[in-house]
Amino acid sequence: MALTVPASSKRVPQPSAEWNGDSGCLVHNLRHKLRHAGLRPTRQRVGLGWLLFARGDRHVTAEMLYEEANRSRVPVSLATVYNTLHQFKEAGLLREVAVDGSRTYFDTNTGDHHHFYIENENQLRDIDGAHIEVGRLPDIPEGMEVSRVDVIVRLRRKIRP
Amino acid sequence: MALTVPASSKRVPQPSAEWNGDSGCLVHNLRHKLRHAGLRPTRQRVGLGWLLFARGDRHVTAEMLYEEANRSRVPVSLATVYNTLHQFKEAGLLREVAVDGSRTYFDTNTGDHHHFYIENENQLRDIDGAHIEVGRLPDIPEGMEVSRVDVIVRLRRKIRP
DNA sequence: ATCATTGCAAACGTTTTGCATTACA
DNA sequence: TGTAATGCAAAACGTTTGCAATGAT
Repeated sequence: MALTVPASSKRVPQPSAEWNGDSGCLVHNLRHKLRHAGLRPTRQRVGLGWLLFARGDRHVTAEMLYEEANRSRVPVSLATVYNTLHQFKEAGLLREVAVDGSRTYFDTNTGDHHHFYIENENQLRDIDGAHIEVGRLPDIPEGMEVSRVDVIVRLRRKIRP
Repeated sequence: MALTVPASSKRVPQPSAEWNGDSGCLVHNLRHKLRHAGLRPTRQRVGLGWLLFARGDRHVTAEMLYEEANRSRVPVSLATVYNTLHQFKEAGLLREVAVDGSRTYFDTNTGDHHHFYIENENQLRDIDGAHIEVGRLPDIPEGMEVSRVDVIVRLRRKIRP
């Protein structure tokens, strides 16, 4: 801690205008959700949850969230960002999306939906589950069951618009 | 070179029974394909191509192919395996498949098809394009065009068979 | 006070790169 | 022979881990 926050004496409650950990119902819900998932609502988890869930559906990588946290004066280490993203995923608050072998994206939308992936821009966009339809599935191998069906519509910019 | 092959004097043509670079029509086709793609049919590229294309559809990672090459007495470095896989991909001989954030898979099947992905076993299996059907696509964003649609059916082993 | 959580730095596995050596055409 | 391709080792990259310090309950 004390990354960008001035080190102070002892137990000084956050006076910051950025996020005080207890101002809105979103934060209340989040703290509740975290407790329910067996996760202590610590400063870092609430801070990251606030960044993730307060502004609609998002697709973030660990690095992106880490930088955003730094900008937003949410003191957190990169290792904790990774840990937290995975804990949130286990808790069902996030979905992991694999579109590109190099980075891992996390999606705050955990509902029924799929993805556009803009190639060369590394950008993800949601496709509502109702706007796409996977007809006929193939036979599932013996002893297996479907965990999930992911559809990724890869897009590229048209050569001449 | 000379990784597992005994170092010899000069310009000894391969006496090996494993792959002599000019024995079958598959190799002929491959050499032709490579030339057509602007890739010199070097020993390593032909050797790797032979491993990749001579035994039906395959899903390999760089590491897997590297180890297989070593076992098959195709002397090649890991860096060259990576380079070659990407060159083959550019040439349209392979397709890159992103299912898991950590490793990159390459698929020798470049036709119309999708994939089963067996979670926890890191195993890929083809689904023929005719056995799956993506009905209704969503509206494509302005100025964009579809490069490809990937469907990944994630499977897990049933709890009780 | 206790124990989960955090931060740091170092380890990790995969992939890429720089450059001298090799080999195809 | 000239130039592309290769091998090696080292760097880069995203991610995970071990352990001492911290903080929530």
